[in-house]
Amino acid sequence: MAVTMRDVAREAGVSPKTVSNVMNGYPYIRAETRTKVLAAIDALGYRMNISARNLKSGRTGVIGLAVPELSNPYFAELADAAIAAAGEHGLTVMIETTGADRERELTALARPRGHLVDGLLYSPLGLGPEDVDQLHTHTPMVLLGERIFHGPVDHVMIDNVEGTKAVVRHLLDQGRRRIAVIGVRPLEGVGTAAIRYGAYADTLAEYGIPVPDGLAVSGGKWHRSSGADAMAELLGTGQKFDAVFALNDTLALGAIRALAAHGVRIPDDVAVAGFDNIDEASYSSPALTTVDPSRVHIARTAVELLVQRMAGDLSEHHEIVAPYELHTRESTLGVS
Amino acid sequence: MAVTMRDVAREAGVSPKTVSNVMNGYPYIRAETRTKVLAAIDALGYRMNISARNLKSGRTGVIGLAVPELSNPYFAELADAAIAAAGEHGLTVMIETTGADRERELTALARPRGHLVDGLLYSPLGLGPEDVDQLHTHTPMVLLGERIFHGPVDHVMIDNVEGTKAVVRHLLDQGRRRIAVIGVRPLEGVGTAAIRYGAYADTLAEYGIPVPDGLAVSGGKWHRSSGADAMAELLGTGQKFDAVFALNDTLALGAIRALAAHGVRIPDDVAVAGFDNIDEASYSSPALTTVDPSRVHIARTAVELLVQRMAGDLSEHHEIVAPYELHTRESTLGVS
DNA sequence: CTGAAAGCGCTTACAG
DNA sequence: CTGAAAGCGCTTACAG
Repeated sequence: MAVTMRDVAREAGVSPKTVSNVMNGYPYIRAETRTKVLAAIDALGYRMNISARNLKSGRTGVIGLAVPELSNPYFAELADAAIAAAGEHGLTVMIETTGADRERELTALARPRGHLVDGLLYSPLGLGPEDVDQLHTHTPMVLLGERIFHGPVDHVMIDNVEGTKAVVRHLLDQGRRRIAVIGVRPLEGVGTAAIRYGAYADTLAEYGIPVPDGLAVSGGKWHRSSGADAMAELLGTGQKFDAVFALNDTLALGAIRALAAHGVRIPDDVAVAGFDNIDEASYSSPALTTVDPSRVHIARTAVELLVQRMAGDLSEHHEIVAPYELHTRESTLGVS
Repeated sequence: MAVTMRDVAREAGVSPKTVSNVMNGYPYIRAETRTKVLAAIDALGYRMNISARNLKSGRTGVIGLAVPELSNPYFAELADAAIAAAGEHGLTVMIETTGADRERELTALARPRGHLVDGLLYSPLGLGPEDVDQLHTHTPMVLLGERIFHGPVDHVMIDNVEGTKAVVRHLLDQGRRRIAVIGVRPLEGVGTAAIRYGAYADTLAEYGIPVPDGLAVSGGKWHRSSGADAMAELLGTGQKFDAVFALNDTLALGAIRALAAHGVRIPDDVAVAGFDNIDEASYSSPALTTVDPSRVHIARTAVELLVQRMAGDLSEHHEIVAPYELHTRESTLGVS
């Protein structure tokens, strides 16, 4: 069978405890002893059994990351950032996708991998305020995304409100007045869609502009295809509009596609802006004006918070809002 | 502390073994006993400790997926497909990113998560033929991607050669004759880049066309940015070309961006084609002609192969080539 | 169909 | 700085 710590101990002429000390970087070991143990580990090709360690210590060195889907570039890029940040703390990330489905999100919460993860980075999309009680998990957790819950949980939040206001103001400052919105979810009182839409409406109010009728279109799962469909639907209504604020980048990219297919010039006829600043936004034609919620910052902060929470170093719960950055590009400015 | 099987057994008035039987779906249990146990599990909020089970049984129900990076949509979409396929077998996927770095790829191989995964879906990019011996892992493994190794390993391969030939023939059939290639890796004798480039050259030969000089440009990490840079470099040389075959879609998308920035019309002046058929390829402007290596098929097949291999049901090693599909779109056809 | 015993490979106190 | 003992929570044979 597999080589065990006992085998290594025998080979090195020490006790298993000493091997364990070496493996775990316990500092007070004679250099000579360490060398002997390391040589034995190498000679035998020993690899520690993480399950055994976990069973005894209660820790695995693995944290979970629950996101809707990786096909959404925002979450894929967030996952890469989380993996990098976790690596700096010697942690491995186990990704779970929930499909933005409430049931699957609750499952991810209820059964954090059968004690297989020490903590959870949790990015729900389908949960509502009625689920707030479920958030009282035994496993340490940091919530990513929106402030839809006000329970005792650590949060790292996107600055949806200010980010949205910045991009809508930009549109208004470019002289746009009839700004359509795609991706709304009229049935959801909370959540990303509602927050961004609310901030959009507030910004119009700031400028003394009423929210235009018939220019808010829902957009399914916020994929490129839903963005294209939503835009086709909007164009089909014959409504006039001179700008589109898409609630995320993939929607915006789909919308750009549909606008181009209808011969609408961007930004001359219609300006388009999104939210997320996925890599693709810099390379589309036209390049997309969007809000960068700084996913790297979010990932780092969330991992650090989780590490502290797991260590029990945190007394109260933290709510951190990540800084946003507006990137203005051709889709609202024209090719310079 | 946490609720254990023993607690459940006591609550239900049975032995731990019986609880274990229920948890693992052992069929021969009296319905009444099962009900009692289930009720106790529910009442106590019991969740099995996977580490303990793993320690005893040697299995975790987790398989690893090692890919270069999730920021590359091809791998993100592949990961989603692998997660879905694994779920159908009751398996969880643990993703590891290696950054296409040989060292990190070897690490992923050498230490499959400290016995934490039962098997590995392995998609290396930095490894060369000199590393073939490392592939003799103890952990069951299925190789994804290229046939750069001929060792005794299970493979699920992209049909690089036929896929490439199909797209290059398409370009030639459109009357293109000076077809540039971006993303080559002149220093690598094997690997995806070499295989696709070789197939490109072979296809030209089929048509009796010599490989044009100075039209092969390397493309770093195959990101959008490297595609844009490579294209800018090519345009800077003043070389004439009427088509570009980018070795993957993100390169192609970056190249399209650079071409547009230089006022080159696509496909009128230059046709562009890629490889991967990421979702984005359908929504770019122009939409991108590309080869679909059928990642869903690859993921399903690989997971099935791995499941059989883990079960010990496989005697010899399998090499499976996934079917490809050519999607012709505006970037080579013009807007219809 | 269900139970009692042993042990998977580590780490945790506790000594020394 | 290092060792001997106990035990984490399961499952694996083995009975019955």
